[in-house]
Amino acid sequence: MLTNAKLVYQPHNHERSTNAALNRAKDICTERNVRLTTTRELVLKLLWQSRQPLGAYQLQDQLAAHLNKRVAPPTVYRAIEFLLKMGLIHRIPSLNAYLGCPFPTSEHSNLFMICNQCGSVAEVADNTINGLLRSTCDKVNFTLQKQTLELFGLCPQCTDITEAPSHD
Amino acid sequence: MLTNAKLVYQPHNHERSTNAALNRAKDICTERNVRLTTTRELVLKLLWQSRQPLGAYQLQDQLAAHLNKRVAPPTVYRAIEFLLKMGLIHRIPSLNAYLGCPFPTSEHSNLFMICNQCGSVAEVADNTINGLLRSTCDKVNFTLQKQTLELFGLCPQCTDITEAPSHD
DNA sequence: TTTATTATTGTTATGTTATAACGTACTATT
DNA sequence: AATAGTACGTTATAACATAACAATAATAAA
Repeated sequence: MLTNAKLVYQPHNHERSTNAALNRAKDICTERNVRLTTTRELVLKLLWQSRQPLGAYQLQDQLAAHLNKRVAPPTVYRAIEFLLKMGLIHRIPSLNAYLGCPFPTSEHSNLFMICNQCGSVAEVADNTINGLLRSTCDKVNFTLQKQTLELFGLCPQCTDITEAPSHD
Repeated sequence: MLTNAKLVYQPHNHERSTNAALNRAKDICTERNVRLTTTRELVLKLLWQSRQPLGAYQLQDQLAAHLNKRVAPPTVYRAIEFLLKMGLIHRIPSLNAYLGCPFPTSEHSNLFMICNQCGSVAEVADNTINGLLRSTCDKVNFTLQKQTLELFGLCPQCTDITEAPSHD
């Protein structure tokens, strides 16, 4: 099982993991001969810096603030489209929001654990789950091409807070 | 494994299954002491009659046509909200669309097989999958509350058509 | 039955997310 | 420098969803 749950759910050097992700992204783009332009890189950075997924219009605001100029929606959506295509970010359909992918070059489950309380999202890739979904599809002759699995609930911290007895 | 795949993927009496679903809905609402009003019932019926999920504004158009009067978005969304709450329909987040639930009173996986070609959607409920997801959540101390699993690919028919050799 | 209460619907306006279309500027190669 | 291809700027609008308040209908209580 591949997951960034530990990282998401525990204190860590956020700037460091952000930088690591950005460097990885640069390498990937270089290797593929595509351009990680200023806008694209900044969008990716903003997504990594955030502890929750960001919507396109949140990105627009932050982008405008950083660039000190007006930024129109298509600019944001183009960067998003590029980053999605490169597998560097994910879209969470039920949130209409985007977040950095922690393992862009690995086999994916596209399985997200979304905290209803704090909004954190951890990603999991698991071959057992993938296998089971695939065999389920086989049973009904459905040809699986891609998937998005969204799990909603409470992250460990929010679980503890919620279930903790009141002080006495 | 509980699924309506057979029904979705094979020729069948669509009107009959629609009526069955509507009758079930009536029973459920009666039992719960809630009102399946004309609008609500019509929205449910329209969703069942359609072979693909419908968006809110498609429903608005069809509703207006059936009622011979202007229908505003809130009317549609209220009916949708009610039907969702009663578990009689589902929302497919990545399509922004809604569809009738084939087994409204059963334990759910909220697992949908969405055909990229013809737009059909089959639903599956499977305890093995639910169990595996739950245990995956347990591993990282995530408290699972609800889920949406969207599988994209090709339904049996579209798989056959796509993979069929060209005529010679 | 009349009144009070609640649930439902009507209506207008607006918020939010996403894309179409077309023109301009940048980048790399010749 | 000319050219081709890629990326970006700009305006407008499409598509999805909800807020707020008024009017009406159904139900329960007096």
